[in-house]
Amino acid sequence: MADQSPSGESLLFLTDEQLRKGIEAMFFAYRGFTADPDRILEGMDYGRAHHRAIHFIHRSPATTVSNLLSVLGVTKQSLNRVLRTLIEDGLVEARVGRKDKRERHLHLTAKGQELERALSDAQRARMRAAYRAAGPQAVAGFRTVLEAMMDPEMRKQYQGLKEGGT
Amino acid sequence: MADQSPSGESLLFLTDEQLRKGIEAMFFAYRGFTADPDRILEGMDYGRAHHRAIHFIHRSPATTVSNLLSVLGVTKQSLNRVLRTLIEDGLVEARVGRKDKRERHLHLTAKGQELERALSDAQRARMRAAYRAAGPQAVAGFRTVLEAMMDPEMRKQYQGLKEGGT
DNA sequence: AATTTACGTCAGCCTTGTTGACTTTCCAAG
DNA sequence: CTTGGAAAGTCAACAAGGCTGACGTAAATT
Repeated sequence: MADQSPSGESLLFLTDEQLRKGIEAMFFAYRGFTADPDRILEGMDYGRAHHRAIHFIHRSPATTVSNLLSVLGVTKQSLNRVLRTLIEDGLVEARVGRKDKRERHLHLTAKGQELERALSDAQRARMRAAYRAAGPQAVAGFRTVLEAMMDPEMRKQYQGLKEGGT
Repeated sequence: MADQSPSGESLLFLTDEQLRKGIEAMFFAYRGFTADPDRILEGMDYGRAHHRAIHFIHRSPATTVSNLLSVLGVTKQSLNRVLRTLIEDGLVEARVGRKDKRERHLHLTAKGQELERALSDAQRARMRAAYRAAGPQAVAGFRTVLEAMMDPEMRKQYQGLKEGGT
């Protein structure tokens, strides 16, 4: 599945020029990708870091600080700064673990869900437009290439979040 | 071309769940995308901002500061800080324009080309591996979706750089 | 009882972005 | 030839969000 060498000409998609185009596509697309949430967040006291925290708490409720740490790939101190303001502002709730009381299980409050909604609505709108314009086949390819581009550990995070529960 | 509504089920790729997967794929993949150059740059006095400047000077030699400014989407002051160190360190040369002497035309020195080579080799290696694993069709879809995701202005930059010369 | 784990926090630093104000150079239009 | 404005550079101050190092505390584990 990964190694069919058909003729020789179909390897043209591996030229340096094609790779460079892909690199720049990533650069410019990522700017678009973050533009809408950034616009919403500017003015509030929050930034991209808060968005990321909110996103992953939303998608994995009751996640622990450690979990979040490894998903986001930042230091405890960096995350803590963000998390503290979100908790103080009443967007996130940190519940002491029942089984292991050292752990903090993170949840979005109603207010937190509200902001999450606004942010992800904006981001999804752009994504949806792009998906629709490109079509299902292109989308499948898009996901395939991105997944292949991840570090193995990140790929585990990405896939694991699919059905991974608590 | 953009609006063929076949049955109803093929719209499943536009569900919120699919969009969320795409969003997270972008997040995790972008980390991988920047990981290798970042590793090279750490230890040197340079960062991602220097990499970006070097990349676009390499691909559009003799570009002006203004051009670079609009491609990178940062302020003059931000870019200038980066550019100054690159010039001081002899990686970039700023030639006064012949026609318009206010302009500075930017070029990589031999030393600059060397670093550019190291950085883009690393980044291309990952890209190539991902492309090869995914196959040409997936790559086409990848590029299509990314392009659709860009802001119109960025898309112009992206496409314009294809054949756009001096 | 000792150690490890999970979390929080203080302090300080770096990169890279921002705004605002100002200067120099120089093209082009009056 | 003068002047307006564009292009470029620079200084200062600030903020977000990374980082390291050191330390503290509570709870689980050994």
